[in-house]
Amino acid sequence: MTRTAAQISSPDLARRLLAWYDRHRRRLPWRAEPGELADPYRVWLSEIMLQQTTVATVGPYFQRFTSRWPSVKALAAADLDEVLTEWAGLGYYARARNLHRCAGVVAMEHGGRFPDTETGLKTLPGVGDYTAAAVAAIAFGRPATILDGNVERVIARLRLVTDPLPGAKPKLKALAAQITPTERAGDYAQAIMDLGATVCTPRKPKCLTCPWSDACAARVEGVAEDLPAKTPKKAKPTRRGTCFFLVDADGAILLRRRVESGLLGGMQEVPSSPWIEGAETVAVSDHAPLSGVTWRQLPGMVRHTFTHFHLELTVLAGRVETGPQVADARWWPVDRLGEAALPTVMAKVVRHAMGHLT
DNA sequence: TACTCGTGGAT
DNA sequence: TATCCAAGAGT
Repeated sequence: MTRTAAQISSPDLARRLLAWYDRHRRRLPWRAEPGELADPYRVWLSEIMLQQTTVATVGPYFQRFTSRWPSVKALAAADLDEVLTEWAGLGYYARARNLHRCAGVVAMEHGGRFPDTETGLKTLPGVGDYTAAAVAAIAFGRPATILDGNVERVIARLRLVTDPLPGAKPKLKALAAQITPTERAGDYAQAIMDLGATVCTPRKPKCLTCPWSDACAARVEGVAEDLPAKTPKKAKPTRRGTCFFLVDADGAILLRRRVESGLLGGMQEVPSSPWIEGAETVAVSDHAPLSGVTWRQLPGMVRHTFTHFHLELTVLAGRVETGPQVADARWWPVDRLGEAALPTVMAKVVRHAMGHLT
């Protein structure tokens, strides 16, 4: 005899999940009270920050952003460099650049109000399929179908979708749409993500407490933990480069603004050579920000891993009397580095260098 | 479609 | 230590 998952209607699945959510709902800074709609600005801001980023990491950033810029108009009036400074450490810096652009569009072209439909939201910079659906549902009550990593996992298991991601996305979205209710759309969207985050987890799913357990085809087959399938990832190559840590007589450090596109775009860096795969050493004279400086190689190196490559940075240190003008660069007092848009890899370089200079 | 684009925590 | 993963978007 073959065991099969129980046939449960879509409305019943949605009802069960909402009942589960009412009992287990987490209180998060950007969430409204049950059944109510949240402030679109806060929903949008949180969704951008939460892209590929954990709730725990986002928390303090969200608090600082909303405290400093309480509305989309306030954010639109800020300088990009201020936004990048507040975003420093959160990663994926194109999100911050698009966030600022998007605030400008909403303020200037929409009178400070976010579009209230999925298609309208999707026209905004940095707002893709997922975020448009999430804001439409959570801020405006639209019955949009969200498809994030959590939903992909929940639906792949519930419906036993064994096709690998990302190719399986259209099928998963269609299956998810069959269950999406028209009522309490925002609560449902957050409920299904919470289910994936706390019950239908990547490893060791807690099927015994899952409101969809009896309907889950993967659980019946004993393969829940193996889904969703994913296409294998490429191995990360290693790139190497050299950073030039320059200090003047007042203890100020030379930082340079990176070009406003690509990796760490618009962020500050300790002046560095290009990062090259397979490179061993870099000729100092080719990339030093200033000539006539005696460079001393610091012991050890700074290691950092990005999404698609490992990085090994050699750090050279030098001193000058009074900080001279250097193109595209600024002298930063050490006690004011908090005002610099320093990505984590460069914060590591500064820490490494300071540790060897004292 | 496949690649680029950060970071920190869990395993 | 190595790998995976987290409320993805842009090109």
